[in-house]
Amino acid sequence: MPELPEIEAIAQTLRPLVKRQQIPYIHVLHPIATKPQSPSHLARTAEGQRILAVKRRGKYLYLQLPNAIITLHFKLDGQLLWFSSPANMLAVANQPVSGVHVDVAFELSTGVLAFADSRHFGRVQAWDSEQACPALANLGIDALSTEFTPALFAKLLAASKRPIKDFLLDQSHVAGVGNIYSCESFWHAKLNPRRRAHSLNASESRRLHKAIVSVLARALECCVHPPPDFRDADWWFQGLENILRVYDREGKPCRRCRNEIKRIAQGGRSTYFCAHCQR
DNA sequence: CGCACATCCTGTGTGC
DNA sequence: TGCACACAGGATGTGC
Repeated sequence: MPELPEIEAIAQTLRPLVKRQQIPYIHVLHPIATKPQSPSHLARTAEGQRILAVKRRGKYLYLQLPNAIITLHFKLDGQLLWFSSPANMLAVANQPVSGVHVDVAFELSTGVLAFADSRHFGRVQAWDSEQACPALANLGIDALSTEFTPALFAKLLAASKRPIKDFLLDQSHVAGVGNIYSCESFWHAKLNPRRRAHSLNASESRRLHKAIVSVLARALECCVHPPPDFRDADWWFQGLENILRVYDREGKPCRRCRNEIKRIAQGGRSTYFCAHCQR
């Protein structure tokens, strides 16, 4: 489910929990989570290695090891959980009643870090380096990085003829913005999501850049207050619905002009917008 | 190359 | 209450 702010909050919370720790053993309870890699490739690469850093780029979270990285992608439903011991993890993992679908678990000296995903869309994979991971290599500029400037954004927009919604969801231009926060950004910038990227003038592209940055920053604030509690199997970010202005409001009045919010399909995803004040 | 579409899975909410 | 159906915050591969 998460987009950039949620992943960033997870990274910040995870950092002190795992940094400098060794990984004695990795459990792959659902081999689908490493596909198309084999579970043994993940285990061979990471077991016995030390976690030097927890990093994030776009919606990817990854663990930096001395000579490799472990990427975690949460897709729609992935989440991290923390267990006090392997026995504790195995006792609740994948029991019909508990409903906790642990796909992969990293044993550490202070506890067990688990990647859980009921739908099994998420992936935990091992690579020799960032460059060796195709998904990371193809990622565009991170939306929260200082290099994501209005000037660079204008240049990227000018090079694309696609609707701005499709453009923003394509992670090879700007990385980290997903369906929800793209809709929110267009609403704040008063731009119709069907507009072609190269049709935005200088002031419109500045408006959209500012909207993206502020929407993500606001969501991140919300995601770290309070921060995630990986020990609670049912944890998830609270209060995010309250900051949304247009997402999932089909048929309801626009919070700016009271006209009805529309839902249309773009690139196979739902787009919510106000056709009256977003032009 | 750009683009539309199907696909990977399971859970939840809605309407009948 | 039971059931069918739509839909889900993502990325990738396919065919045109």
